[in-house]
Amino acid sequence: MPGPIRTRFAPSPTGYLHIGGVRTALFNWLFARGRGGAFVLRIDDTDVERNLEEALQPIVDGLRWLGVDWDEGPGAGGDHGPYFQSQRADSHRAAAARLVERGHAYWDYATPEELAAERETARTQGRRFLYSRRFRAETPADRERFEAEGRSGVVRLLMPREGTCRFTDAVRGEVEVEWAAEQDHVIQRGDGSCLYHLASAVDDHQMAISHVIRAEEHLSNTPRQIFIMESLGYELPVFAHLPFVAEPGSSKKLSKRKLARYLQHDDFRALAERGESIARTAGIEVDDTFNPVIVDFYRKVGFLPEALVNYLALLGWSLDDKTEDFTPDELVQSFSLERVNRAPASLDPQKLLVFQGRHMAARPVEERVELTLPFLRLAELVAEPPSEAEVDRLRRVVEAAGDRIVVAGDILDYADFFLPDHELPYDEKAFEKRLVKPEEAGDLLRRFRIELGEVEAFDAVALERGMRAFTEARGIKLGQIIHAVRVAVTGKAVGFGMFETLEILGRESCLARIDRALAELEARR
RNA sequence: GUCCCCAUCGUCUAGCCAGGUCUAGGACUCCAGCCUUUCAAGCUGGCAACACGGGUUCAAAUCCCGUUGGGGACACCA
Repeated sequence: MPGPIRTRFAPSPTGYLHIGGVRTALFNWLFARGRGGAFVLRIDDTDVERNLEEALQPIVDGLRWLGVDWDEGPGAGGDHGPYFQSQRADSHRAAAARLVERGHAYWDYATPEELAAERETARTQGRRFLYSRRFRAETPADRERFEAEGRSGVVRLLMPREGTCRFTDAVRGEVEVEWAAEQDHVIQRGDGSCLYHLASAVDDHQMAISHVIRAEEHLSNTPRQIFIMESLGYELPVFAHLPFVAEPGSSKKLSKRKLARYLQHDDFRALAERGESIARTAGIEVDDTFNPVIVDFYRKVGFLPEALVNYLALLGWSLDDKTEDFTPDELVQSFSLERVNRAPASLDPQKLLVFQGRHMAARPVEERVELTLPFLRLAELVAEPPSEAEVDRLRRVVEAAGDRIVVAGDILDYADFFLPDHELPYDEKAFEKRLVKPEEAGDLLRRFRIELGEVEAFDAVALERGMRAFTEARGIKLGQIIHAVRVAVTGKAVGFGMFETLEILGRESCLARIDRALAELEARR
């Protein structure tokens, strides 16, 4: 298999980039990049595609976002174009004609009804259907005769009916299929347009693809493509069939019905809901492609592309028994087809989140600020453009939040730091439990508020010292005051360290918020 | 239905090709404990798998056969 390494990803323009599809693209890309080869993006569209532009955009955007860049294809040019299958129809037809000429394919004039009848007979007799070739035109005269009968012809492959097709798959090893298991597939329709298997074989050859790395669903299609390629005198590429990404559902079009089924998985639903919650507060549009099977979902809620890439690479591939963290560069260096798994792998949202968390935690604070800021802007929690003070506060919040911010959109969990004091919402349960129910809460909070107004340095260290002195003087436990203060200044029962919270908020906000909480408490009693 | 592919903890996987070092290793989840002002994190410990049945062999997760289960392909879809 001489010649330079060239791989390709050939999606249909469906309007979205599927997680399984992107894994296939990624493996092709990793393989090419690791071996100094080229990665080609070919669009397997058809003439009938409407709004090609619109259907292609999410795919292009998704790949770019992930850093899976292509050397040839839409937007990149290349010497092997055009890169849209619909524009290669002439080549396909020429190949079909050549196949007929060489006796590897034939014109056939059976009607759909006649074919259906043969299929039915085979089925009732419990045997495998193989077309009888009854309406095969062996000569131009035959064609004329059939056409005179008003029949229209298609071109079919003249598949061997004996012998075995053997090939070596780079991930599955030796594969054997009886030739007789293969149908005389149609390669050219009655209207002259060509079908996928022919088009794919021709395009792969003309684009000098050296390794066809694709999903397992194509394994059974390989013999017929080998037949086409060999009949045309093409050199065979190396085939590598990747195991399925066993996400809920198949690679087929996503339907509402299926989405509902995916969401029966607790982890899946949890991820989807987390994303929806982020989208809701950020005012991001949520349509039916906004779900964790679609790459765009991850971009929108603030995943790091390299985290997704890292996780996806490990879905069906591993380097050894322990290495899990890879940068894209490291993946390029270590990836090999030999270590691709044969069994299907399913997407584990929780583990994905763990990878995301690790990659996020590794980013310096400044970068995390930049990643999270857009969500604050979308949610209109900061001015446009954000003031220096706002960015500074964000920096402190990001630092304090630490690994609590897993995806960038998680910053919205801390919206209360950016809300005007008088708009702070209270978590009802927390307010009830920490302020209303404990009888002494109001009184303690009032007294603590006075100390807070007088504390000299409003920083975490001094504040902690102050509060401890406060509790010791009264012989109470820290827990008796701290929870009340937390609810008063953040509205919530949970958050990060109390004293850093107070410091970030600053004296003015803290006092205002405590006053407001006290007033609210008064009103309820 | 026919053909093809696949099968290690709940999940992702290492080990399988070159059988012994595997009372099967790692990671995620889960559980318990520690830490602790809440949450998250962290630390310690724990539960948990070679689908089943035969065979080959001194020895099988590893090799062979069968069974079962899962997936895919069998279109004038891609």
